[in-house]
Amino acid sequence: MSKSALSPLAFFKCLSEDTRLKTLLMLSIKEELCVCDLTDALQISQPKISRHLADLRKCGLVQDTRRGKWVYYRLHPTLPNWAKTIIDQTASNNTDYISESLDNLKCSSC
Amino acid sequence: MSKSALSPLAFFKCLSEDTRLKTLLMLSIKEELCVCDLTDALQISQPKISRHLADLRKCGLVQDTRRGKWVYYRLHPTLPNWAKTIIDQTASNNTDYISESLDNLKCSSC
DNA sequence: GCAACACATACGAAATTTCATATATGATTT
DNA sequence: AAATCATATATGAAATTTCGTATGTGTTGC
Repeated sequence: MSKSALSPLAFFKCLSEDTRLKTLLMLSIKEELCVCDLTDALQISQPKISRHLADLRKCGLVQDTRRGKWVYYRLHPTLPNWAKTIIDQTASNNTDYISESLDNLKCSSC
Repeated sequence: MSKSALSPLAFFKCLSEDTRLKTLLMLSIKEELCVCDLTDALQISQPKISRHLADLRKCGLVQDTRRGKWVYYRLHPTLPNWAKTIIDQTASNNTDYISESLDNLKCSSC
């Protein structure tokens, strides 16, 4: 059974919205973040980040893991290389775009 | 006077629509295409491609040059390296996505 | 069990994007 | 200069996306 391949169009649609893009770029740097980390970092409501995380999950860009009450997200380990590379390159070449969000992170685990 | 830098969000919004994405990927391979090449390749109306080309121009992703009756488009020579790299990598890793459009190209100049 | 916490989803309204159609502009040919 | 060709833009309607608010689900601790 083959998983449906990630289309470049679907991929870029995920990157075309501020919350989703910042989330992916932060995950490229931080490995793993829970939902409450993201509400802090991005200063947005919990339903808002949850809906965008659902979009990213449906496209296969992120993986979620529940540990106790918390759900942790990371870039999906089976992301195609070209997609992973794009996220990493964008993060390292646009540090200004996410620096404020990273500053807002107060989690000790990351 | 500094040109306004290309924000990653504006960049990915340009890549998040089928016509614009295919246009950019083809330009990564073909160097230069005129508007009528693109209507042939993508099988779409002239106003439709023109509107999307206007979007790409406004974001600074493409450069237009008039030669006689025709207007030729290419990736903008001053595109940031990270952006140029992303377009190239996407094109070379998703040949299926644009192969049909490339087949439709009947211009001898490209 | 029940209250509290972390997160997900449903719903309708508002904002944004896209498109078809009509029209305008700029260059060439006769 | 009038007709034609290639391309651009305007306009309003339709489709899609986003968001706030309310509510549902799963987990922990008492």
